[in-house]
Amino acid sequence: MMPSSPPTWTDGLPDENLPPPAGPAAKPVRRRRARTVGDSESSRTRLLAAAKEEFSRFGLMGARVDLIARRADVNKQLIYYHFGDKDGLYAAVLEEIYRDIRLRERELDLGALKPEEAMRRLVEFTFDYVAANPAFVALLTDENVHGGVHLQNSQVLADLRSPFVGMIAETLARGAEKGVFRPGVDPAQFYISLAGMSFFYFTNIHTLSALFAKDLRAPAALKRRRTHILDIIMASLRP
Amino acid sequence: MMPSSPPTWTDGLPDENLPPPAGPAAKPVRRRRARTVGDSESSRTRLLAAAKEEFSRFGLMGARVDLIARRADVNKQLIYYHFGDKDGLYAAVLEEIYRDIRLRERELDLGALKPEEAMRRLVEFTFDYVAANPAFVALLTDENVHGGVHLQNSQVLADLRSPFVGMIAETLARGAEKGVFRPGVDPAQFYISLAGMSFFYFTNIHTLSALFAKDLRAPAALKRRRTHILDIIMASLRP
Amino acid sequence: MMPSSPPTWTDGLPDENLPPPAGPAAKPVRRRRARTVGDSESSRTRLLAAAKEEFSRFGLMGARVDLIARRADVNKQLIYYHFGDKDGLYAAVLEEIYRDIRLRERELDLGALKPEEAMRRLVEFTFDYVAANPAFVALLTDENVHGGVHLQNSQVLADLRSPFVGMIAETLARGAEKGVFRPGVDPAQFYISLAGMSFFYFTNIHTLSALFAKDLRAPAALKRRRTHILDIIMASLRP
Amino acid sequence: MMPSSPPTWTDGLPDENLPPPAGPAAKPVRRRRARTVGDSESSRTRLLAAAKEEFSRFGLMGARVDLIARRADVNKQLIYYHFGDKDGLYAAVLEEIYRDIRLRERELDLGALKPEEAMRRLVEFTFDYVAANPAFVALLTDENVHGGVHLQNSQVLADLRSPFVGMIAETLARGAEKGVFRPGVDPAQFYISLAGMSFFYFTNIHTLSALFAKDLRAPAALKRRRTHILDIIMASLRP
DNA sequence: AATGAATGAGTTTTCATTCAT
DNA sequence: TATGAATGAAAACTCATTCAT
Repeated sequence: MMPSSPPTWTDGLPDENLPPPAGPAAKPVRRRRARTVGDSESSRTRLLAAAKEEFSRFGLMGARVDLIARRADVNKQLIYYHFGDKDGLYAAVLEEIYRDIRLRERELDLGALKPEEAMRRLVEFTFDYVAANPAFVALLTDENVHGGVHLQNSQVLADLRSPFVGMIAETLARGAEKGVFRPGVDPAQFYISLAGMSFFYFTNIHTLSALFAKDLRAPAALKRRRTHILDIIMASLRP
Repeated sequence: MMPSSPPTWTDGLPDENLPPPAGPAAKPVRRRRARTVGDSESSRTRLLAAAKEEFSRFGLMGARVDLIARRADVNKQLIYYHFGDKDGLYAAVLEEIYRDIRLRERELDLGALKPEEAMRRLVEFTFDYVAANPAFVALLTDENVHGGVHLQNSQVLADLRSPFVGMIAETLARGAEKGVFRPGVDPAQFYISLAGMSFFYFTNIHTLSALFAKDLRAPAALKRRRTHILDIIMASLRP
Repeated sequence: MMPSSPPTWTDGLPDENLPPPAGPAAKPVRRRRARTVGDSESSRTRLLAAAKEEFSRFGLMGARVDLIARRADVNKQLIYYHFGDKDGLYAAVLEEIYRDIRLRERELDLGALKPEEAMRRLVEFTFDYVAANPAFVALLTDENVHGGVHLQNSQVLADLRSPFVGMIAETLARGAEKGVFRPGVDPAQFYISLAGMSFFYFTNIHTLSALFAKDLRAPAALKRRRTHILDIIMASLRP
Repeated sequence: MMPSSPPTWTDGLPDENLPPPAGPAAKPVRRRRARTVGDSESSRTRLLAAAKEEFSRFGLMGARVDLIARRADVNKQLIYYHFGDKDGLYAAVLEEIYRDIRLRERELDLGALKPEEAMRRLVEFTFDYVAANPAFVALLTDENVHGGVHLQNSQVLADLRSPFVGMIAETLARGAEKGVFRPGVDPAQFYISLAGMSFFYFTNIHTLSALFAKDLRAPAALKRRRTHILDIIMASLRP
């Protein structure tokens, strides 16, 4: 799994710790082959991680196959061996991303909570996941730029009908029944609003930072945003 | 609507009715599609329009200088003449869309309206503008992918501090004072939420459509979204 | 007729029912198409058959080692194990087809026939063999494109001096002696003409079909060609 | 294991006067730019000539875009500018080849000749053209390997219905009428036979040379072949 | 005899940009 | 202001071949 660090907009430094280019200049030492052979699965995995990083930073078009391979420290052609082409790799990354969030969603255990508590957890989960996984946000946005074609052909789409909206629906229903939430809120629309309030903050953080002349990536700003979303969501649900 | 010529390597354009390629057509007569009459618009203007379309569809990296020129039906070199380079053109497009939305925002005349009415108009304006200007949404998002650098270097940044947040602030204050809105709502955060609920719907329309197995671009879906946003915003502001 | 799997990067094969790619299928189970029963044939044999097909279709340069292995349903590396390299495989295929035609030629039993009958049989054999073995024609032509080097280095060259020209010579001589054929026909030249009239029809069948706006592969067209060759050959031999 | 070099019959010199490779080794002198600028047409023409040479030697698959550009002494990318891609260039070469032979065919002035003379001229023309234009033969054969697709999409196909078969038909008819040729000879089949006898000699010259253990490219051998064809054709037409 | 993974050296193609007029 | 031709650098992708087991 990609560690903590991989900010999208955290800025386009050339890059940190990539191995030196393969070009004819870098001939000498045979560094590499440190990895024990028969590393098959590991190559694939490392490739996916590297691709996730590069694609989330630069998008499908902007990412470079060469750099992905270098970052994964594997031969470039292995990408074609394992994934067919750049788009295949991109699709694989998207699938993995989706698999991860679906996993996390399932861990949410709302059944035992009161509606208000459950809703709070849903909101927090959404914001926190988005905040912690800039690659997720970036990739999803980029995939939409490309018309969502990579996910359409993916069998992950089957799993796609995430439990999340279901959880929202149930929570809204329980709250309405119990009289703590106003009734008639459409769960799907509510989901889009919820996600939108978090996503937009991060996808547009640069122009928003400029607009408000402050760094929205600062911890204090993040905390403030989180509180606001919670606030507005709960307020909107009052009976 | 590809013209006469037999299917050649110029096929597969991602678009509708673009003029023939700039490279020498296989051989025949150099029939350039007669620019439709009454098109006194300068090639600069046409370039901007074409660039707006292409950049909004494919992003800065994905858009092709060639296609932009073709769409504008001008020589590719003119892009360099007028805008220096691809990034210059991109920046020019961004400035233009900003100029446009600022213009529209100024036309909002909220002073005479009751707070509730004013707020309703703000919400509707946001959604409607975004819905009517997909290029605006796409470009703004894409610019953020690139760290917002094109706007930073732009002199439009001066205008950037849009009146919109001010209008929101004022409306919220008037409403709170009058007792029709709950107090303590941060206008900046509120703006982000408002915009996010509209933006996210459009930037992520493909994956959302897949998620809900529904075409969210359908007029009925749009109407529904608009209503929902209005609904949730107003509900959240109740005292 | 690609198998189950969804359309991926493995599509677009130039052929019918090839087994799935050698690279790791996107992910699922490694179902290798069960080799049809009764296939005690060694993988070497299957490789030769597959290579013959691919080389005859695409030529030495155009054929792909990968596809050959796939068609033979064996691991690509086996090609190198058995034949050294691509050229070695190509040479082996050439030897095999030569072996085959030499075999058939020897089965022609012309001794007992009258010269006219013998000649008729020679002509028919040539056309029929060529018609029935498109790979033979294609491979021979392709080998000539490459300067005939693979056959030169082959030990089959020893057998090369086929009995066929001898048969022609003898038949012409017998006919001339008997007064049914005009004398002075050079057997070697005659052989080339005979073969040429059949070969050319098949090697150039596409452009010829276009030229005559007719599908020359149709059974009726084939029959017609066969008759014509017989006709013209016999006519040319009249005393 | 590719031997020396794969010449058709033109013979396998590595190559004559190609400019040195563009690789980083060859940096220094800026030789070139000797050509006056605005050489547009000349570039295209030179590209076609170079392509004709390379494609005829190595076929569509075997020819290298790089070498073609180098031989033409133009920037490689100009190929893409002018012809779209490798296939486009190949198609253009084919068209030119066809244009040439059509031109020559039209120059044949058979009207004034007696049928026997006219037929003789047709036969000689065919052999001589094929003998003098190895590239024509090679390209036509190679195009057939690829299914004739490049010519199918070409508008030259319109001109394709060459006058040649018509000339044959007319000559045969005149001869039959006059009683010097036997009647009932199908012109189309006759054309194929005629061409086949010349083509096959050249396309298969290597294996044939091996078969007969003599160099069929030797002038004497060519002359002999020419005479034989004339001989057999005329003999076959006797009433 | 057989396999899946891996690789280096090409090869076509793309693309922003510049030239010369 | 406008154009057609040309270009260098880099990009994705191909392909025969080898590795390690």
